Amino acid sequence: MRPLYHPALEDITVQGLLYAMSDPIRVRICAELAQAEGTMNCAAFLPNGKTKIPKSTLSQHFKILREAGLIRSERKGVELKNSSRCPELRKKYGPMLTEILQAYANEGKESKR
Amino acid sequence: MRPLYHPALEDITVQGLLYAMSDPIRVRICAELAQAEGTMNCAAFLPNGKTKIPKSTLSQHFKILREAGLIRSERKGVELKNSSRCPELRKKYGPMLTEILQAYANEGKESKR
DNA sequence: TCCACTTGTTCTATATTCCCGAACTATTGA
DNA sequence: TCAATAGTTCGGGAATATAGAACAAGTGGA
Repeated sequence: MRPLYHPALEDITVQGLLYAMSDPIRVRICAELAQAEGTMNCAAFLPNGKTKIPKSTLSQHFKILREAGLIRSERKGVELKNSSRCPELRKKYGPMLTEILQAYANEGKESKR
Repeated sequence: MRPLYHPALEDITVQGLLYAMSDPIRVRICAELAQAEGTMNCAAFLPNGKTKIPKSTLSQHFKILREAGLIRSERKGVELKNSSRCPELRKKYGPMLTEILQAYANEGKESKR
């Protein structure tokens, strides 16, 4: 198993961030982690009732989020502790990420009405 | 030639917007149009010196931007008048788009240093 | 120590999407 | 009517995404 790559703050690109966030599964992961204020393992997103996402697919999504710079993952025994890099990113990009997550959140609310 | 489809403001999704903006060519188009305050035809992006983009590719990019809701295109004789929908989008999403375009613009500046 | 179990990654095949040249449509102006 | 211009559509090869299967690595109990 190769080590987990995390880009330095200055190597993160807007393009990478937006691409990573242009997928509903990834943005959900991103939003949950940003709210969590702590860490979550990957499997936490698997048995979410409604959507059965194969774990190989999930693994890819986490990799994309990680390499885009949106999340940080540390191996802790057999599992992965994922945390949001949004606080760092806010220093570089200001309220951009917050606005995007907010927009997604509002959209979710509307569709439930 | 089928008519140009433009989503209504309420049918525009964050996912569609972010996907459309996760491509360097499209975001450049988007940024130029947003700044232009007027309209531009597609061909204006073709002979931009450095990058030679085939027009079939450009046509696809404009279509994606249009169907994501980022731009509006009207046939005017043989050409297309493209304009930014950012003002409308700001009403729906607040400063999100502005923040994203700003972030791209800053990135451009940094890379030139 | 051995082994079953859990979490996540890698491999591989299929499916989907993207890119770009070529052919095409539609409009204008000579 | 015909050539020129601006975009679109089509088709095939390249790149990407998805998901099942095999694998790797750590944990804990017998």
